[in-house]
Amino acid sequence: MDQVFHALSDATRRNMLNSLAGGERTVSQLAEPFAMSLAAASKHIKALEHAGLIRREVRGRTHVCRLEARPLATAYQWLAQYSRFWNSRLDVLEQLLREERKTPAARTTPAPAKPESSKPESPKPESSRPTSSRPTSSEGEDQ
Amino acid sequence: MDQVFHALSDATRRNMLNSLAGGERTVSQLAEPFAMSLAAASKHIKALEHAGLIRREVRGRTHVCRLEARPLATAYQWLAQYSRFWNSRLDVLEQLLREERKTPAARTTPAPAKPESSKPESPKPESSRPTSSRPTSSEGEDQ
DNA sequence: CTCTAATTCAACCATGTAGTTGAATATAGA
DNA sequence: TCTATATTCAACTACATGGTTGAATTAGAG
Repeated sequence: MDQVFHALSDATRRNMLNSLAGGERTVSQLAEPFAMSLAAASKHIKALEHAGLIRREVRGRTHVCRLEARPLATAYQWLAQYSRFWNSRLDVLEQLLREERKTPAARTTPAPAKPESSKPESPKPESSRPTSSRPTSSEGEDQ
Repeated sequence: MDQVFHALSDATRRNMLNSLAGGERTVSQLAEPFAMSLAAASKHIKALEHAGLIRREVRGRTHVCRLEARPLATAYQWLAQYSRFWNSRLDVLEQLLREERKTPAARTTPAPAKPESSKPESPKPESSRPTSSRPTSSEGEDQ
């Protein structure tokens, strides 16, 4: 897990994964978009491999890499633990409730000039589905 | 994003987030489970803060930390890009198909697969629903 | 005001990371 | 066989990380 998140913490490596999502790539193909030596790219690839995120097949003199997504699923599931903190619009409300528990009185008076007046709808916190928000561009560069 | 994944790449910090999922924690409370100096724990906390994963409120002489989940959602969504590689039982089949496309003949003969387009492209975001992800225990240790 | 608790700061050390360059290895192809 | 291509290896530099210790800062409490 450490290895996986560490591998993901570098934009070069994330871009390489993006590239691999489009199919198999050789080392030089993976390295081509980046302004660095092949040796440097090779190290990045090794980091990805070490994290179990890619698999390498040596075909003659070229090394063909392919995405190995399972560790990403593990990371994804780890993050899903926290989905209740963002995937209902209740995050703010939940916060309020947490404070409420410590301060049982008050809060009954309307319009307390507080931020948000969100409707407490469908209290289904679970499901861990990615929020309807946009798929984070993912185009070309990776912010 | 670099910061977020980097913050997540350390088990100490992941455990701290786990702790924060249970509510607000002071610096010493966060540090307590770990066999390291307070100064070291403080640095970890600063890393989490720098990644935007926690918010700190100074209450008197204690610093109270709370989880800030939005960046986790971003990371989650980034990973969701790749869900198509694991969240159908088709991952293996998909794999086979990819090879099939290059080897229109029979899969029985060891054919010389040709590499495909060399331009890195981004994956299709697709549905990005978690397979059946259960919130990975979250008990005590973090594998 | 003084003592103590909560936390950071500064300096330091060992190790890891990301990059470089140049040489080594191995294979495809003329 | 000779040569060009694909890739790694080794050595080196610069800087980040994760940890230490001891002193500094700030605020609650007597």
